[in-house]
Amino acid sequence: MDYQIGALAKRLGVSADTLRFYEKNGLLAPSKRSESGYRLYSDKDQQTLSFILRAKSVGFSLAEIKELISLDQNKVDFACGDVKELVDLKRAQIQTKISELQAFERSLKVLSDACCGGDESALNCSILQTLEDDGGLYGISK
Amino acid sequence: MDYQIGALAKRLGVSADTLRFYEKNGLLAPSKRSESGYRLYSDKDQQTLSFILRAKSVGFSLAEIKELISLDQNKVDFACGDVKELVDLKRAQIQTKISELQAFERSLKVLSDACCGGDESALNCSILQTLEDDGGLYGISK
DNA sequence: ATAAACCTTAGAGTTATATCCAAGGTCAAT
DNA sequence: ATTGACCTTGGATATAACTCTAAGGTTTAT
Repeated sequence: MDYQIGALAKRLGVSADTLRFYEKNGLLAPSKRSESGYRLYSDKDQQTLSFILRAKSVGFSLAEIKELISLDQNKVDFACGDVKELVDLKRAQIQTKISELQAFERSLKVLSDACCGGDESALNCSILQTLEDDGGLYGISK
Repeated sequence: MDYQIGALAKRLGVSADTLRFYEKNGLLAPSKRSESGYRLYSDKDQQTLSFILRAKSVGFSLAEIKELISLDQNKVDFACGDVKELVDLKRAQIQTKISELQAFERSLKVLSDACCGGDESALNCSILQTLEDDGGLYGISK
């Protein structure tokens, strides 16, 4: 039920130092301490950490993540309208990110689909040249 | 057709310093220089910059972005197979990010849909409490 | 022809996000 | 009761990604 810092770190692939850093910065405090002061993390703490790592991996800063977490933890201090407003703002940001990723992925797929995959130089991949004429990889958002 | 550093920076919402930094780090060199040495960026340079900014905003590091750009620019040096391999790897990473974002968004949508949006304390948002019981915001990936 | 608003380089400083280190306490196994 | 693997804190160090400063050159408008 409870993990020491090293165990939780290992489970989610971060370092113990990172967990101490998150605690110092208000993102994730262990729900308990042992008598001798060891940090003890619960399953819920682990879920919070997963949330932090997922959010981080898709480009949210720790400051943004902290805002969402404190919203969830300090609900008493917020009106429903405030919650809804912030949450909807984040949702819009996420939708934008998803669209950007999809455009990104489509452009890479064209490249991959067209690429023969063999030993010859990529210079002669005709589609690569087509993309070039059309602004290369980067002209997707035109 | 060509922009000075300040003009391009302004168009895409970054600083001139950032563009010099990207040049120094091999991400984006202006395609020309004026007689007096001023950087002159083309439309294609602008598209490359858009690409960089989009990739950055969805969590790719400058090192990763540089790798994709140099793939596009130094095609001569790569075999088709190499191109396909790297591109498919990036595509898989993008798919993962998209899934994470979608899970993230779904969890926020539940919260938002259920939240009355009025003045009363969010503490009494029943769905918030339900989410709590189920591991809060973070239990989505269970 | 001079002021304002650009631009140049080289290098120092800043912020976010960790990561490492030193000196020491705790715990389980021998 | 001691070894080895944990853990504690506080503070220094590291890395990515900018951001700023100093000293000066260029361009455009008045």
